[in-house]
Amino acid sequence: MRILIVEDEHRIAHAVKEGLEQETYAVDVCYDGQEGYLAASSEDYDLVILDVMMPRMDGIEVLRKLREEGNHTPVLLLTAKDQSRDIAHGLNSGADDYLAKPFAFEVLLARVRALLRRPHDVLGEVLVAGDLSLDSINHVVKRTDRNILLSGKEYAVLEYLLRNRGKVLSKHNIMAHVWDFDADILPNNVEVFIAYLRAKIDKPFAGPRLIKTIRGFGYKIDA
Amino acid sequence: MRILIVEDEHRIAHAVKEGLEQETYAVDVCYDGQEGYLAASSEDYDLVILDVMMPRMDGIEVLRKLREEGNHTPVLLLTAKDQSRDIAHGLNSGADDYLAKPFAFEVLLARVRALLRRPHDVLGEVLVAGDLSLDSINHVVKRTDRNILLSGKEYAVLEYLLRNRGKVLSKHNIMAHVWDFDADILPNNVEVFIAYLRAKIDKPFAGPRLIKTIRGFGYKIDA
DNA sequence: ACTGTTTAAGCTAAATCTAAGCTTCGACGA
DNA sequence: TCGTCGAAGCTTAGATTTAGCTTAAACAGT
Repeated sequence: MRILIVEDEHRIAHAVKEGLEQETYAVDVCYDGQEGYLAASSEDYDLVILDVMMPRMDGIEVLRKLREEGNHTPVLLLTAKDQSRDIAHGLNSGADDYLAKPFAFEVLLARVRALLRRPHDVLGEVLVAGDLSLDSINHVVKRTDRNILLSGKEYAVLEYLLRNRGKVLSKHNIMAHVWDFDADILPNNVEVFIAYLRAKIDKPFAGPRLIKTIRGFGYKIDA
Repeated sequence: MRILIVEDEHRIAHAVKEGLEQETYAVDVCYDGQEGYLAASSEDYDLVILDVMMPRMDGIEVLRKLREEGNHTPVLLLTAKDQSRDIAHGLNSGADDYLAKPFAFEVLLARVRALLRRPHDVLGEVLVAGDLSLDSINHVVKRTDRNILLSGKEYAVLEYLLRNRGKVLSKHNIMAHVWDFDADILPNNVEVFIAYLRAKIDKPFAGPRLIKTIRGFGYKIDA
């Protein structure tokens, strides 16, 4: 899951980036509205966190331009406390949720999770495919009730596959959503992680192989 | 845009109705699940806002029945705070989004807008000819509900035929559209792939042959 | 130095392409 | 109305190319 933060206060931007990366999200940061707008409209993010008060182009403006051009990426607005006018304005312009500053990281994280949860997802917080489950809050992966330890990237790839259960995802698509902007990655790297994942969640178990290869298109996970 | 609210707490139902009418939506209200189910299945709403806890028939039950009868109207669930089991249940039963009570009207409005704005083609662009279907998002090809595995080129040729359903396509036309510019291909190669496709989508099935040869002109697919 | 990530190379198996022989279609003359 | 013949299309087997898998080694961050 790839997230863009647009926030001019470096201290906040960094703290949030670090925290979200801890959670295995791929995070890019822009420090003003102009930059942020360009990044959001040219890359395919799963979520944009957007400050309202910013130099050059304010958050509402960025949001409005994105929505105008048909971009429906979920947007979480960060507003100054008690600026209820901003909030109303923002929600009217197509924001999906908002958060007043200052905020606790835990609260931000909860909102982020809620927004990344797509309607197609099975359970609120636990993604399931067959007898495999991934608890996206506690970062616990199990198959047939046996715990499985995954590294950060392994986890991120698996989560992305599960959030798009049933869909075929190309290597480039996976690269775009699991790695951040300045990662310069070969498609072969995705193959390697798929192999790691298979060694942990498929090979040791009796049931059907969950990660399927669709030659020429990519990979897919389903029950 | 026409919205149905199903909510047994009159106070909330009214407040939401007023608010949405302010926004120029047409709003109907039902005060229990039974009533709500009947209204939703007999009228053609653009969105249904559905409380989970209700007398006579709970929201999840209503939702499940609607989906069972093929009704895909977007549904926004209202759940009591922290009832994550309801949420999971609801999303499993086909809800498109949910909102925990209590909520700010602005937030509800944002969700409503998001659901009404949702592009409908997310449902997947599915090309159909007779009992054959090709889902171009999930790369799934089926005939009479049986899955069919195609290689990349086979898939590409079939997709091209289906996108031009009813038209006669010459071998040269197919070569030009399915193979890339510098591929140096003989018309015979198209014949070969047509044969592969027929072996997979026509021969094993009882129905009519879908891929027709128009001698001297090319090929055509139709129902 | 250890763990996790990335690159690189060799290997395997599947997809693609070619080419040759075979079948079918339909025009045309007997 | 046939039978014949050439052209168009079909089929098949093998040759070739390419995608994906595996493994190990290089590299990076802690």
